[in-house]
Amino acid sequence: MGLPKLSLRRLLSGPPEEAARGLLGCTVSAGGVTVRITEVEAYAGTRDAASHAFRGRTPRNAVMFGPAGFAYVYFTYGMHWCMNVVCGPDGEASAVLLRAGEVVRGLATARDRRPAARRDADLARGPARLCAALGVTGEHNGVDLLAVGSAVRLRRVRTTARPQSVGAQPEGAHPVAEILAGPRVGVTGAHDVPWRFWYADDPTVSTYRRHVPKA
DNA sequence: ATACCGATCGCCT
DNA sequence: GGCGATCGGTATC
Repeated sequence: MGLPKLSLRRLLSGPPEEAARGLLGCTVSAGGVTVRITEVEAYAGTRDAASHAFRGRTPRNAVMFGPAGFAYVYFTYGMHWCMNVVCGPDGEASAVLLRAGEVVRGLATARDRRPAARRDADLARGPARLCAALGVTGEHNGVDLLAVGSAVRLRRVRTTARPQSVGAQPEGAHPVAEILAGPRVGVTGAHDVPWRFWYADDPTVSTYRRHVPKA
């Protein structure tokens, strides 16, 4: 277990796929709810056709071009909010989409915000559901996720060196879980790029849907 | 026109 | 219970 050798800000400032792997197991807290991240996707800024930043800077994607550790929150399909963690060096618009997580605190609040969820594992299973469970909306776009006192906070969590019995876990720690990688959800091209990362055998990981262009 | 999606419903095991 | 189709609001370029 032990503390991270690298600060979270430093980790996030690196390549998006490394930042993405490092974000698994971290927690995001907002609105009285904490979620342990179990699934993410990396987006490589202006050189990635699937990225919102692919066609350059616009008012919507502006925070992606800033330093790592800030929240890029966007509205889609006329009703959903989704949240990315900006990564890479300042000026490079890469980001990691938070696709799913496990609610580890504020269960009652998360259930209130997500009345359609039939199981607790569904509360934050999917990028828009995760934001709904946390109460994250456009007003949180651009917040510093690593600053004390931010409305949305990202934290690293201690991990044990290897799986042990649940009773032996230090409080708040999780065993190191196996990470799998595959193509991103809803992304047309780049199926050769395995930039979706998730914990194996985790019930809170969202179901894969391949992009379906309309006929 | 299309989008880094979710809820629901139909059909299938 | 799992999988595929369908519709739902609107910002964006």
